[in-house]
Amino acid sequence: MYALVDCNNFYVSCERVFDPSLNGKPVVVLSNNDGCVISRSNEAKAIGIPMGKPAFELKELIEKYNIKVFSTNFPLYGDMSSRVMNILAEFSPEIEIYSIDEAFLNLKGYKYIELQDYAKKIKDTVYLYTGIPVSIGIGATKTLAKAAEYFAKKDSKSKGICIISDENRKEYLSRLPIDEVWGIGRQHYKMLNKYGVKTALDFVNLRPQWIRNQMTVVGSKTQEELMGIECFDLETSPPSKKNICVSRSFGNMISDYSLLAEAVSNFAASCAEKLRHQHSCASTIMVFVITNRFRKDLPQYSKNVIVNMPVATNSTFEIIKYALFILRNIYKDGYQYKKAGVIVSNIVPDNAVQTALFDEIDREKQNKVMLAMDNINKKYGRNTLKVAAMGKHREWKLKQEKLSRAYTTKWQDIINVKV
DNA sequence: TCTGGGGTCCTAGGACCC
DNA sequence: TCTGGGGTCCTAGGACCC
Repeated sequence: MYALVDCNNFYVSCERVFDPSLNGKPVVVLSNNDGCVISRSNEAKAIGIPMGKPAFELKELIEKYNIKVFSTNFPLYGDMSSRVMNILAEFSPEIEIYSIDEAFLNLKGYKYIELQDYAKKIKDTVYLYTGIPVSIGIGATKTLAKAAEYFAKKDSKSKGICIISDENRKEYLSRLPIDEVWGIGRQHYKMLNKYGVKTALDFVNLRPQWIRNQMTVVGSKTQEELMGIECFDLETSPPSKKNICVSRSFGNMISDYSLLAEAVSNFAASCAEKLRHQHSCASTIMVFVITNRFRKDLPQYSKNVIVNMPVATNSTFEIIKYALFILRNIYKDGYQYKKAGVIVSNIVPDNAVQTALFDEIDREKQNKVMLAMDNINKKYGRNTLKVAAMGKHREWKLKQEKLSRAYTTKWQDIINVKV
């Protein structure tokens, strides 16, 4: 059996841990640039605030119900996440960290009756040690665990834990809306709806060949998983990324080339860092720029260019160099840019890089410089040492007007408790 | 005024090989 | 009238996830 442990309203819960006055009140957390709602407390959901709604459209509701609003605080959420994951790892020899707020645990060998108690112990321990509430779904496959998690969250009488067994599986599937099934997205939902498929049980009862034809092998796997046949293994160590993308919308639009170049240099440097972190090199780089598509009154422009580099690299110097080369070619004067990004791909392990006959770079030396830079930045903080092209103005920075403190990752921000 | 960021997998079709 | 058989690699586009 697999358990899916999912943190409830994770970002909001992180904010509440350090500010208990938020308990019982409607709270939302916004995306970068204070753009859209990406996390809601139950009270905010009850008011009817939808996921992904732009914040400025909610101004009235926010005032009317005195909703507490936060900018996204990733250092805090990332740190709280790793605390939760460390605790979960104590409860199973095999864990897959599926996202910042979810993990699958392998619970092989437990009986149903023990599972209930064990899940409760997991839930209580995570709450006791971190203050984060979780829900737990348990099933014979990852898809069934996901389904169980839906009921753990939805049924108040489940108290945050739901186990789908062979005996009760059909009953649960008959109550699971088809669009809540893991792997069924908007398009397939529309298509299935047209054929009268409303629940997960309806889906399970479809002819396998029909599903294969309409939804490819992906749909077939989902069907089998819902029947209790395992198609997706636990991924205990995350595979290396095949693409790495760093992109941001700007707080204010940028028309000045030098500012845009600074931003792109920072994104490129971040890509290089991520490559080194997973011990990879990339040989393809793409840079894109785009104006504000919502501003119909302004001239629109978007462009991306891909360059294949002669030798796969993870050097900040080289990746910035190529990124700026592309930017010079795609930048056009007279536009107000809203977003830019860098994507590296064709990723290979750093110990399996195909060298080039006419390569003029002393790669051994370059690697040592990068290693030294990473070590300094690790010890003294991010961007303590950086490439000049990255600048220091950060005028392209994000809008974050409602940012909470970095309670767990910054000495100055540690919380004071008066007893 | 204001609208997020980062990924994966699968397939069809074209280009190519013998 | 009729025109082989068996492959690989790459890419764009669509679907999905958080």
